[in-house]
Amino acid sequence: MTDAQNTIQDVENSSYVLRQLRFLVTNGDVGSNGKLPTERELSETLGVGRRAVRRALEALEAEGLVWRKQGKGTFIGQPPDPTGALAAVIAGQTRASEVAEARLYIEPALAGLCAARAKPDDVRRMRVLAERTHQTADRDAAELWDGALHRMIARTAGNRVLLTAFSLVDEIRSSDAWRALREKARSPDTNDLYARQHMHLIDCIERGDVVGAEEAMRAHLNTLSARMKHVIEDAGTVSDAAGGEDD
Amino acid sequence: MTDAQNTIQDVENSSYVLRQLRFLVTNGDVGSNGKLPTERELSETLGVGRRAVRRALEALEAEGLVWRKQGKGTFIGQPPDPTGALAAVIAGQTRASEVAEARLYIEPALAGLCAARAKPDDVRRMRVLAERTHQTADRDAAELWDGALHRMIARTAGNRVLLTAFSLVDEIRSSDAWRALREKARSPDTNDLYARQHMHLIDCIERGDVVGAEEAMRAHLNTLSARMKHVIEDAGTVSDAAGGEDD
DNA sequence: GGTTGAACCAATCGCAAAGTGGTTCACCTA
DNA sequence: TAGGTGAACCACTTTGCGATTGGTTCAACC
Repeated sequence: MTDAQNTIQDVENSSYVLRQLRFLVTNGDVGSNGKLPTERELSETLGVGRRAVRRALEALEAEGLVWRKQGKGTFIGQPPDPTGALAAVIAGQTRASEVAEARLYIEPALAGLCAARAKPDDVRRMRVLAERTHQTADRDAAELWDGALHRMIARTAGNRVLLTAFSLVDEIRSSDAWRALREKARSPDTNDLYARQHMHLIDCIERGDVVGAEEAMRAHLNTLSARMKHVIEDAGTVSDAAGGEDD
Repeated sequence: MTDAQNTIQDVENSSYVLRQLRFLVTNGDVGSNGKLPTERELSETLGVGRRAVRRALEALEAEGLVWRKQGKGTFIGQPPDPTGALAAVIAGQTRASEVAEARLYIEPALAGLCAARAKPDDVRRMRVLAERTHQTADRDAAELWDGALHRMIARTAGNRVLLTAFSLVDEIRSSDAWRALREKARSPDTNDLYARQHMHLIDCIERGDVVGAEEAMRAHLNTLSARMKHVIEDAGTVSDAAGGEDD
């Protein structure tokens, strides 16, 4: 066996491990919390050294496919957003009206920054998300796509602090009590209005119209807020008569 | 011993415990983390029942002098703000320009809401804080008073979510790296300008002028931001050429 | 020179026991 | 009879320990 052949074998060994792990990550049966087998287990299962497993995992981590933490393990995807715990604390001290109010300041700010910074590819993806929100007949799916659109706008804005504030609101609104409230506010007759508002917002973002984007987002949120308030009044007392809101 | 005398004795016993604990809380030697002795320990030390100790602690808690948590203990003052941990995480992912930018959205919003909701007593206290900020010769003290003024405006705004966003910024800005940056931006020749800006802001709040308060806060922050940017350019490269800012 | 297995280190987790505040109850006293 | 007390019980938090898991280094081997 020559040096060249040995080098080839090493290279094939490395790519074998990487391929196997990539397959596991994208298709495998991992634990309910996304946990992969330990490095030592993978080393045994794949019949390679632990160092080889580590190298492959390092590559996958660099690609953002897994995250690892010493003492804890290796998991699929990205680490959970750290705002969850704080949101749980704040939620108990927050009324629906405060969340809607905060949203009215935070999301237009993010929309404006997004208009200043979005790239053509970003805008394309926003249009796809908006389209999916309004074309699906499944209400739960519509809500997921809508949430994804708002999150994308927030991320594209490129400000970590404001994104965190947005995430905080998002986490609070994802609680069961909030979900029930939003369930009540759903109505087929507002679908067209929301679709139009979304499109107008994305148009402003595409044009780089900061002020326009802020106002479009503000108008959209005010529509949601009015709708939600209406539902609460119809249904009688719930948690907060000035509550918000959903698309 | 008559009924009247017994009632007096009970009352004196209660006030004895309350007095002792109040003294301990305000002058005592408590642990480095502000932890008081346990209820059972205090009961023994003071020679009263645990129920009496609890009643006294309940009163002190209602006065905001202590906070208590089942399983954890009883501590001086108020519970720590829950944003500290999140701020530590976010700080590492945030540039100075993002913090300054976020501040430009969050603090005017809070100033506007504060203008809508402040009571005469609130305004009086803000004036006291502003006065102290600008009359002390001690720069560190000035910074503390200034911070207290901004925090009071944020609290008076009455929105828990936005207050949390503000606290997040506050925590990030209280880190050592940020403090060093602000140290460099201090200058005696801007003291009058900042004092005027503070007074104008508080005037708007007093009048209930929401838009005026927002614009006053925005102008103030822009002055700070420009000042800080200047310092960074003079000093050459630091962490972020577009950094912010301080009073 | 690169891989490997082994050894060691630092961080995390699970668990049981201990500790701490929260609540209830029976008893005692005036 | 009302209020205080000690005891018991409950729910939550902390602590300490052993086991586990990723992070790093090193010597041996090919």
